[in-house]
Amino acid sequence: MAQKNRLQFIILGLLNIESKTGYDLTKAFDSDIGEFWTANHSQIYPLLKKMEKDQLITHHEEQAGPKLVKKSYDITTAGKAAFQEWLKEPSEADNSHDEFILKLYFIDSKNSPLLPEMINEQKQARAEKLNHLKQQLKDKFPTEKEKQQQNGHYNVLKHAIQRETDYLKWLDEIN
Amino acid sequence: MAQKNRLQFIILGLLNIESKTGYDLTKAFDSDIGEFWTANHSQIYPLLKKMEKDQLITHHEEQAGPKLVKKSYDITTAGKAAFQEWLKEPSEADNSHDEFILKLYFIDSKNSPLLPEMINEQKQARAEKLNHLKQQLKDKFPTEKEKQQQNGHYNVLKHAIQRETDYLKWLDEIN
DNA sequence: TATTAACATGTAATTAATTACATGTTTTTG
DNA sequence: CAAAAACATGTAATTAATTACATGTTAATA
Repeated sequence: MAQKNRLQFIILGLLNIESKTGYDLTKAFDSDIGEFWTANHSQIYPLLKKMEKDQLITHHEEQAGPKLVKKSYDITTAGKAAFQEWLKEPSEADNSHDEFILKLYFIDSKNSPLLPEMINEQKQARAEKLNHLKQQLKDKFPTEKEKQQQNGHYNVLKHAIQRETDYLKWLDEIN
Repeated sequence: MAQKNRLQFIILGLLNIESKTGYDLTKAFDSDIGEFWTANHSQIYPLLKKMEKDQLITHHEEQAGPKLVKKSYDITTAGKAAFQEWLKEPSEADNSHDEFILKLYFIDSKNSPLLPEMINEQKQARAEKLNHLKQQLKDKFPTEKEKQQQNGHYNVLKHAIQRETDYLKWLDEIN
């Protein structure tokens, strides 16, 4: 997909919180942000170079061990401005590329022998996802304090939980 | 995105219904399928060539005017098998790339001056989408007959409507 | 009948994203 | 202390997708 380089803004958003290495950024997509966006380190490292060339970020080096030197990236004033600009722009809702929905579209008959198995598999996958999200909510937002401090993250998690819950409800209906 | 070539299976699914030209396929993404998947003609024509080379489809030419010759594509036995195979495989749920959610994640404070405008804009966009979907449902499924004949399409539309409805509900909650 | 819109089919250039290749350091654990 | 896991940083090859370029036909309409 040749998209609107949203990854760049995610990186700016993360660096806006605090200075991070390419590895730190990569890790972020394994946890928090990974819940709703994906990125590989092989995409992140080259993009960091490009963003630095574009003067949205800079980097400084840190001696992290006897031999290891870490590159830590910092957002620039221009980067902060670009990030704020992006926040203000209208958002596009990329139609979610849901493979199950796609398949379902092509199954015209209510009596297709494929349907029960497909629906069950999907129910299980979605239920697992829902459990995982609920666990995340427990782990990351144990008290009101966290909800206040990271209200965006909280809203996003709540949204994901609602989405999965509603998806499961719909799966029950078409059964 | 270097994905799992789902477009190929959409094309197979559409050709499995009936023979179509590249233009017909392109049009399908402006209406029905466009509700949940996108593709440009510049992606479709080269893919048709590749799929023909892979013997998933063939084509025949039709004299459509004094000068115009249309290329109509047909699914092969191998194509039908590949399509059925795909239907049976487990489905992956690509985390929907929703830009609004992404932005929200980075807004930590409930009192951010950006929030009200962002939420309103999103509410309006989603409400419009919902209206459009409801109209589609009316237009394409006026009676029980259509629901029986195209149950897959019906389910997918119902799902989209539920999704937008729930999304709007959630937007009200975070307001 | 001239113009415009829709039909119809491609290619080229660029950007985005995945998978695989490649290498080295540091910390943990058995 | 040896091995494994996690940390850390890149590049290369390939695939997917968008935007722009390019050309011609047919039907509708003014």
